[in-house]
Amino acid sequence: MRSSFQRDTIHKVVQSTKCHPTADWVYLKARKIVPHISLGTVYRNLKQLSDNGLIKTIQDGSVTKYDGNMKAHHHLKCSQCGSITDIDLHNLNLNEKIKAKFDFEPIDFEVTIIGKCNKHT
Amino acid sequence: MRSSFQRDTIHKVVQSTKCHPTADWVYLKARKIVPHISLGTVYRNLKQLSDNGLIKTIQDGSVTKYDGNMKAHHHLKCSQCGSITDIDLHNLNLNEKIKAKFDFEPIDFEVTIIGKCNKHT
DNA sequence: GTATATGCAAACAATTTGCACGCCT
DNA sequence: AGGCGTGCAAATTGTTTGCATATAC
Repeated sequence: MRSSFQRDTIHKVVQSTKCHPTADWVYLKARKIVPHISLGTVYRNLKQLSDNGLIKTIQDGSVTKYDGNMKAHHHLKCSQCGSITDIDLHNLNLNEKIKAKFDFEPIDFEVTIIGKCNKHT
Repeated sequence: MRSSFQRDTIHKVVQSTKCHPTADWVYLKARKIVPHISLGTVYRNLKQLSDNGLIKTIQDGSVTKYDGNMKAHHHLKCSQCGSITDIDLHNLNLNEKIKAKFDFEPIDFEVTIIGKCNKHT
């Protein structure tokens, strides 16, 4: 993968936040640095970056969000405020348990737990 | 929620399969029973049924799939053949663990584990 | 120099919605 | 009678793609 100013910008934008941005949010931010950047370029680069393992994608309903945190982790999504928070499920040993119980080799998890965060009793 | 022939048909179609159908698949099946049914009606009713807790939805990439199995369960998605299989994670006690570790009250899980099923070594 | 990246606009796919009419209660 | 459900087509949303030009290596 060749480098370009646009691609580097997009990568930095995604890595600069913990907020799991949408393509559109990245587009708006990137435009402040590369004013003529196009939405198509943003989508193309987000896909490229995620195909090359530099960022992650998370599916939130019908929209794709992006995540610059490359440590294995999962998400808590609050049903009240929609906030998405990173969590680490590593020590629950899910991988080994799934493999043992279901004869299925896990490669990747997309675990989203919907519930109420502590702001909502 | 009032009843109608279309709605009952859609409900039965979803319940009659283990294959996690898309709206379009349901549409094609339903049309064999209600030939003039429209895709809009299928979408409207799938949403109604899921809002009323009669069916579940699962997000598979950008498409929504439906599931008539109302027992709490999760999914294994094979990265090779795309098949989605039901699994029961109940005895892993995830709920209690999440609550204890993250001060977050789980309401619902959307757990999809991507990996290789036993057909692909 | 050649392959890859870009901007733009048009195309797409999945889903939703407005409207006039029909059916349940 | 009044509200909810339906069929149809048009609209919306998120995302992808074709093409001519520009840039990286």
